[in-house]
Amino acid sequence: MVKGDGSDSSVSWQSIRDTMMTRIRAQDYAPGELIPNEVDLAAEFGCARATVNRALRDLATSGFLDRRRKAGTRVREAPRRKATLSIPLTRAEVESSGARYDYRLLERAIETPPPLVRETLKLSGTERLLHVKSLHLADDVPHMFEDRWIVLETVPAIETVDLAKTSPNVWLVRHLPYTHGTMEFLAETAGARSRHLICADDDPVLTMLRVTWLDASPITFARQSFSPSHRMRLEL
Amino acid sequence: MVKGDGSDSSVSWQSIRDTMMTRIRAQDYAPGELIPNEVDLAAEFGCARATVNRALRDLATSGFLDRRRKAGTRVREAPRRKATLSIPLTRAEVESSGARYDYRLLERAIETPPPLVRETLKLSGTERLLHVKSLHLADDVPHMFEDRWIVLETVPAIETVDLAKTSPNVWLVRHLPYTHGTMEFLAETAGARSRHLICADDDPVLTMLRVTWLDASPITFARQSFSPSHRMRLEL
DNA sequence: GAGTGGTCTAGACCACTTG
DNA sequence: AAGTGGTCTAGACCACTCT
Repeated sequence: MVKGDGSDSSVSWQSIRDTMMTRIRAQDYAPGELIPNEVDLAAEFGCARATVNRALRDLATSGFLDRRRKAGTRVREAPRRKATLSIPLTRAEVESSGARYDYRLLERAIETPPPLVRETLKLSGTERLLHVKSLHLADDVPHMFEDRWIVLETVPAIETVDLAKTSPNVWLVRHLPYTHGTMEFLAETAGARSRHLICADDDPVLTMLRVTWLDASPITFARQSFSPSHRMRLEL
Repeated sequence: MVKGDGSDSSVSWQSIRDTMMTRIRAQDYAPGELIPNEVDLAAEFGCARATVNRALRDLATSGFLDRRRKAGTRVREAPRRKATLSIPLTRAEVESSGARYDYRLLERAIETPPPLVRETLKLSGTERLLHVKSLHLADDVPHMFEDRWIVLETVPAIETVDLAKTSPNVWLVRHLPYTHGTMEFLAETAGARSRHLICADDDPVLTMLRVTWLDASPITFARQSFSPSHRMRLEL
């Protein structure tokens, strides 16, 4: 059958996805049980198998279905839900809340890495690293303090960048996409950072550790500590 | 051309994706610039347009490309990277670290919600909520303290569940998938929770707030506080 | 061995957007 | 008006894995 042949018969993969999602929620298909195969569903919906495939693939990616060749498609008993954190570019994060963003370079030096950084980035210890401390503000109020190490062997070009104008993160995002990395959240006391964040030494602050790699080469280690009241929000 | 016709000519969408990714990284296609359209790329790779489409759609989903009808496909200047946090089922999280998981129900009561919960869940204040406090342990060491409110109007069935055996979260995941929700991370001082987490009152703890909904109906509000040394890890 | 999902093709129409 | 991506179809072969 051809679209536009007058029968107005085409079915969208989204509508199939939605229908199947409704059935899963209503437990028309019991958790853990097989659902009909693609050929049968295509017959039911009156569409091509590829269209059903697209819909079910989407639900599998979303974590509601488990698909295996020959074994068929099952409803996951405990949906593997994922939260996606669109990685905050600090400027966008601040401005989206309606505040004016400001960035200040506090320190810039080329040093050999301390043990924590050396081990995390799997360095020998003799490498030259660019060490940058900076403060990010929202409406002139301290928002986040960043302490970052950048491996010059991996990113030589950043040595000549004027980091008073461009924050290291912005420069890196634009010039050196990473291949993979990790992010960790933890709670710490502000300690020495209290001076920049304008809070008490023993205030709890949310800290985000980020490490990124370009294949096997370490790029950067960043410790970003947010002002005490800050919350990191994710949509589910 | 047909697969298996002896010419061994089929090209996978993954290989096209990888090739295009390499070109993006190498800046063969400059950031912000148009890349060739699907028809031209299909000709170059010697495959059907649908195959190119699948590859480029994947890169767009991953945040490296921006696609618009008529306007064409552009390389994103600042890749919109996403971190995915596979939502931790506490038991799996603990056991994946090799520790033995344990769960203890501390308190269970049916109450009217305090202001914070009422406002967050958009309740009138007269609803009956199930209020549950529990402790999750790893090798008998406190790992996470949870204070949770569950809206009985939305989830009446949970009133008769033996929550000493099944944690509220496990029950909810299995019986009532949510449609959407939010998650927030913040740093707090342990305060009264120190008794359960076995730490000092002023130790900083990482707290995760979770609110979930079934369409317009509020399901639950949970405040989970992790033991002081804990880090929440995400892969990039 | 056989059933199921994964993918590719060639062609077509459609939807959106820019010029 | 026209170019580009988005999607659907019908058919085919393949890869995986369960029995």
